[in-house]
Amino acid sequence: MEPTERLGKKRISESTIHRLSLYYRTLSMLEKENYETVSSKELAKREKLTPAQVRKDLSFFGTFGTRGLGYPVIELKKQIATILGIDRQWRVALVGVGNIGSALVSYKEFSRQDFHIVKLFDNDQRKIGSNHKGIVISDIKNLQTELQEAKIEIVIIAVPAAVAQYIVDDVVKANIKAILNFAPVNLKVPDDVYVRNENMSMELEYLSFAMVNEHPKKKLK
Amino acid sequence: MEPTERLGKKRISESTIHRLSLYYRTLSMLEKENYETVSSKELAKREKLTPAQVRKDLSFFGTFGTRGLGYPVIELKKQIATILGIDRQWRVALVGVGNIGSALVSYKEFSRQDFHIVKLFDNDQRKIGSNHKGIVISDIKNLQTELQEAKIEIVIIAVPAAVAQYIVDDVVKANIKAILNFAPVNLKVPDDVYVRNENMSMELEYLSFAMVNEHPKKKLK
DNA sequence: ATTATTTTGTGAAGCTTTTCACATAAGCCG
DNA sequence: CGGCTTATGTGAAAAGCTTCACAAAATAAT
Repeated sequence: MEPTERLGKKRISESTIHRLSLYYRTLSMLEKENYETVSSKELAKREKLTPAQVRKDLSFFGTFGTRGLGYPVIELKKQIATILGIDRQWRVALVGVGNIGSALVSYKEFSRQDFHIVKLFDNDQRKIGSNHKGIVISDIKNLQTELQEAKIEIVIIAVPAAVAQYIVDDVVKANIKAILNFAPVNLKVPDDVYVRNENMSMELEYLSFAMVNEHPKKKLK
Repeated sequence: MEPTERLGKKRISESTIHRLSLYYRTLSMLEKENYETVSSKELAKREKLTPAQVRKDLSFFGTFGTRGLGYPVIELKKQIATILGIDRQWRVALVGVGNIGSALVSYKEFSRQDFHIVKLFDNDQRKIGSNHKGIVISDIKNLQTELQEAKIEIVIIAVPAAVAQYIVDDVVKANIKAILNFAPVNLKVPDDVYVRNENMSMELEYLSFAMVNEHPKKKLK
């Protein structure tokens, strides 16, 4: 007896998830513009994709549209929020309140999507204890215990590359399963910890490459 | 008479270029650690890739290794710099000296790779004329002319989403062909202008998705 | 109520990227 | 120098992702 369909964890591509983020953003705009429904065509146009791509992406998660009509804006937005897990608050800590770090504390897109930075850590004695945008900066020495006490779920690393691995080791000990890393270094973590890297010079390098090589763009109809 | 091979502009995948950035970074570290040569195996291990991937990526651009030995660290680093176009200085301007903007001005990875931010622009009267990390902030009203006068080649957009398109229109008029955009909006530009988007909440959303769905990771041997 | 129109959802085709596997070349060692 | 080891470079296979194309479903129009 063969089960008709194993619904389990099929792997969804990274690109699909990233496009869901784009759809979410576009749907927020459409909502503000008082659209009630939107077609895959319109959604595609706004993010420079193809309608088929939009429909395929959504089809991995269910059927959300009405034939002949399109997708209901508010409802689809809600559904995508659920898929992405951003229909709830996430408790986030940030380590390293330097240039990048302090910019991130005030980064609107984070708070708008219910990523709440509730703890800050640094190793600089002049910063520790001071209040930064309403959050008192903690000593990195107490990282592990304070992450646990504050029930942090996601940690953002914004420290120099040279010390990032030491900090991550502590973060892992605090049983954190998700890390967003801004340090330009490849972090070693156990298999059950998710790490995503944010490397801002990569995109500049891509631009540089494209210009030097007059790199053709991907065709887009 | 058919030419044996058309060497022209075959499209290199975005992933390959991004990995070249990673190789470049790793090679810099290997250089510091006084390695003379490195195998595709070691290079792969350091960036969590496969050796075949490393060799294939490099093979698009030439043959850089020695069989039985590996790749010469310093030489390969130099070659990748040439491919990426980071063996020269790029003149960069940044528009929007807010949270993100000012963090980017001091971002070490940019300057280390010869992306030189030489102009800053803002529309805030309190900031205009003031000196920020050695650069006087210009009025955004003069964007077009000042970009041209300063011979800027790359513009970084770090302004609110609502005004990004207006600024980009001016940037395009100044004949700039490369834009790095931090505003969460899809910019419209002519076909010959390269735009890369940096969206920091996307990676947080990916983490959120992964946690909520216990998303399996891509297998890595 | 029938026909025309719109637009979804989705197998299948097509294309791209990654991985495999092996011939080939270089170094090393006795 | 000849055999052994290491590790590249690369066609070919495999896997993964995107686009096509069309049946199905819903609305609108007459």
